[in-house]
Amino acid sequence: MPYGCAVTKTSDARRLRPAGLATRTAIEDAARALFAERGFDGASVRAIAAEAGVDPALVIRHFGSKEALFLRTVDTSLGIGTVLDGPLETVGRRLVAYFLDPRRPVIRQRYVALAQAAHHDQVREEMIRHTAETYVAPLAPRLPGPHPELRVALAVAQLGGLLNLLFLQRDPIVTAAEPEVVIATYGDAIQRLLTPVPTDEDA
Amino acid sequence: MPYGCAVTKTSDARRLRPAGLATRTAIEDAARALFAERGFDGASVRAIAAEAGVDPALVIRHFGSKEALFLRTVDTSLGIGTVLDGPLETVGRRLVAYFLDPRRPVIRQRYVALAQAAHHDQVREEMIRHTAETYVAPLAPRLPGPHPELRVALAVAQLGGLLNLLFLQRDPIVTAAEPEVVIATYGDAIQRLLTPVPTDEDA
DNA sequence: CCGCCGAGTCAACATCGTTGACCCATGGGT
DNA sequence: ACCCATGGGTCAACGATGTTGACTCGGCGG
Repeated sequence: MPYGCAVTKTSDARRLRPAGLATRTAIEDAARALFAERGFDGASVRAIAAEAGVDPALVIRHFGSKEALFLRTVDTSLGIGTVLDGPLETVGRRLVAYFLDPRRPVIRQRYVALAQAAHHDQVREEMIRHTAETYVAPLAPRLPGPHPELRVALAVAQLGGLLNLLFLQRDPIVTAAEPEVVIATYGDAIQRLLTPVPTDEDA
Repeated sequence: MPYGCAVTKTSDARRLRPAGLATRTAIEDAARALFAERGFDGASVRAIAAEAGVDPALVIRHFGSKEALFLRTVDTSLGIGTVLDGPLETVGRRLVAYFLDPRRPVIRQRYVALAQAAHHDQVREEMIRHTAETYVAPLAPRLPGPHPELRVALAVAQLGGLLNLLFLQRDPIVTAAEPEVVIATYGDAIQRLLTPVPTDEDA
């Protein structure tokens, strides 16, 4: 059988849903799995196609490019979800604790994949958009003091720095440290960016 | 002239120095220029070789790999130099001010190239080594309080987060902000990680 | 019954980092 | 004087990458 729609001819999924959706989701599932497992660069289009049992060209045909497939597949939010909803005074520690939680190994995978893909323009723009939507928009209006948007952006930068050192660089000092100390120290540093404590200098 | 050592046969540089050193430095110069201009991924071995007027295979033959060439070529220190030498109480602001200085566009280029190359193992290890040597070693012994090494590592993480948002992500909020505000806000946040000010909680 | 269209496949392209075979000039040993 | 080992250098090729164009089916509306 050199051509044509191979084996899944009588598949029920093909009959019920609009044609091609089954393979589309198969590609998406394979992409999600391989991007998480091997990162953006490590997961080749050909490997994703093979995992989905599909021709590599079809992947591009459906999604336009590897970058677009990545954007449609990987959740850039890192599942922050409801962490920001609690009291403003402890959000710094809560954020660090969330990312340090060993029960969430997926976060590490997603961040590595995201960082590898970050120098593609569309991914970069999506990250900026995501930062604005997920962090700045809900947090900035609640902040006291001047330059609230800037301070949220800087807090996000600081958070990203920790993830960078922890997940990409895998710095031995931070990795070996007790999580509670990191949460307290770094969380408070972020916290002071959001709700600064008055010092003598401010008088 | 299909083979042999082409045109530079009578070049004095070839005669004076050990053979091959002239082309070696030519490759290094081309690599420095192209890595800075186009980043690690953007600068291909072939382009570097062409810029140096040399066969691509020779580049690998001399340096082993593109990664090794990068490590021997690009200064990973970002020229921190004497910034850490001044008084400990203002080192946070000084660090931020150093990286924000528009008179140092090279820093941006080097950081982008470094970040792109960071997921190669040797480069990653070099960055860890460099952090330990340039930041932790000179700074940690001067810090008061507990966990000095960890706190320096976290300060480096925080600094990296700013560079990330600024140079890679090119976040519009931070980019548009007045440098003095960023220096003061973020610099003080780093400062509090290094020389924390006592709060009520610590009583 | 015809033609169209979307799903799918195949082969190919350009580019990448890297490798092996080869060449040539030089220099030291005999 | 010869020889050959050595090392700088070139060339062609390998395998892998993302992506594209030509092609072929099956099913559907006219």
